[in-house]
Amino acid sequence: MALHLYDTATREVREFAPARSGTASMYVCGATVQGIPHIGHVRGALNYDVLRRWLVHSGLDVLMVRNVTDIDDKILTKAADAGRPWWEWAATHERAFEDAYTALGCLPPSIAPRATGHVTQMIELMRRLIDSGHAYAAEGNVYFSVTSFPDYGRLSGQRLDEMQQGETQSEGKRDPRDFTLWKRSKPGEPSWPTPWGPGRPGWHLECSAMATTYLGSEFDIHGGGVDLVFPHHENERAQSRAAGDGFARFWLHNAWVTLSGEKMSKSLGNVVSIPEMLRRHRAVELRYYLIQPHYRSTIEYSDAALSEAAQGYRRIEQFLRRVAGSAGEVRTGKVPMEFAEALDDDLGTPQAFAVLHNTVRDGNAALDAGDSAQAIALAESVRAMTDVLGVDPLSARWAEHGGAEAQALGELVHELLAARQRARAERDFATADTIRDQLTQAGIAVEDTPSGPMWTVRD
RNA sequence: GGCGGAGUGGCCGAGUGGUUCAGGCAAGGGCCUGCAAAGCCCUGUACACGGGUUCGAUUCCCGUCUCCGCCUCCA
Repeated sequence: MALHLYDTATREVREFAPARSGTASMYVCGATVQGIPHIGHVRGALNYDVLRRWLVHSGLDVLMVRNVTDIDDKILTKAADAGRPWWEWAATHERAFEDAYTALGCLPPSIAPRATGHVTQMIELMRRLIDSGHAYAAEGNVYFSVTSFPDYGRLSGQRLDEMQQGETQSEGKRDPRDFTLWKRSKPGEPSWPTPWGPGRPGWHLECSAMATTYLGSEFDIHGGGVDLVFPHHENERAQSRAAGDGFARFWLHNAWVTLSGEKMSKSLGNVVSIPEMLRRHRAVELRYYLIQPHYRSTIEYSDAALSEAAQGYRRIEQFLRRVAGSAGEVRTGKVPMEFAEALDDDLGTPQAFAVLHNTVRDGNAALDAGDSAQAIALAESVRAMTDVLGVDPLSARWAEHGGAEAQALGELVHELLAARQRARAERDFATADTIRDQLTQAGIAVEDTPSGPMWTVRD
């Protein structure tokens, strides 16, 4: 089965056929860098990272753009409140997002363009829209005329005549539902010169400009959170198609992470920030937790659920360590057909994880039965799957090869375990158990295996 | 008011017109172990509610209830 994806525009799962064979182009709406990233922000990034890895695995050359919105009302007001330059505020939080993405194992995008660096392209797009009668300048603002584009509302299923208000700002608007392409700057605000006066980008324009700059007038996938369907993506689609670009062929939208049943958002204050999460949990376990449910299903966040997911991850990790420790080197093999079919079916990560766990179970059974060849084969398959999901425990990214401290710890534990083995050999189990208890007390779990004791640091 | 999503066994979380079914976590029994741990095997009550279609519905249709999201900045 070829890859199929759910397209919001058509509301159905369709076969994914890239515009240019052999390549896949995707544009993901990144962050408005006004604050610290929370768990909801990275969920989307993680979903698209898995998709991207799967596309690469499927043999496609993937171009991925993830933008940075570095100019917007909130950035200006928050920076002003903090008494800092707006550009410093944006840069600081852009780094916070970058750090979060990196910590969670997201592959870097092909490019992470900033809105402020693409004003030239925005002006060009506005000119095309004005020339074709889809946009108009008024009092230093530039608006898109929604009634000029009959298809407006198609993506989100909104009907123009059913729409309630539009944006609040409306100086010179011909129709309250028209949206802002370009905002006239107020005194003291940052601005860029345009033929219609100095101002700054409206929110939607940048994505159209940057997506087509890097990916061409038509590209394969446009992703973002469900809240972007309207108005953001609706408006992007309208302005780009009105300007004559084919724009996105597939619109993907990931669901929320909720807390106590409610959307996580800064205005509600129910935010679980990533830096905070990473202090309390291993990044790979957080990643595992966030990519396991289907990307279009809401995740109701809870510490308990995260801990359970972590247990599941450790089971996989433990299996690979067991094999690597007793049967020999584990390379990255091939993914099972059922795994591929699961991901091909609209990125069915839940089913993919089921295949992964079944393989782990079979691998453990093979190990118990002393069938090393089979155990290694299954472990290599497990590595292939975890690699696609970005959670390979043996990868350089996640393998825990500590520095000097870890090395010192290793030596100490090694000594204690050797002493314990000597005691066991003499059937002095009291001493052996005392040593094990001491280690357990210190947070180190000891497990005896046919090939000797194994130890892990538990939290 | 318009558009959309959801309600599954102790918990998380898939899926399907029927018979064997996700998967994980937790629980109980067993095997293994010096004892453990890990692992493996076995076990359990599910599909919000009320109708309808059907030989048969958790799955299709209608209705009801509850929850959530979007329509204003938001992943």
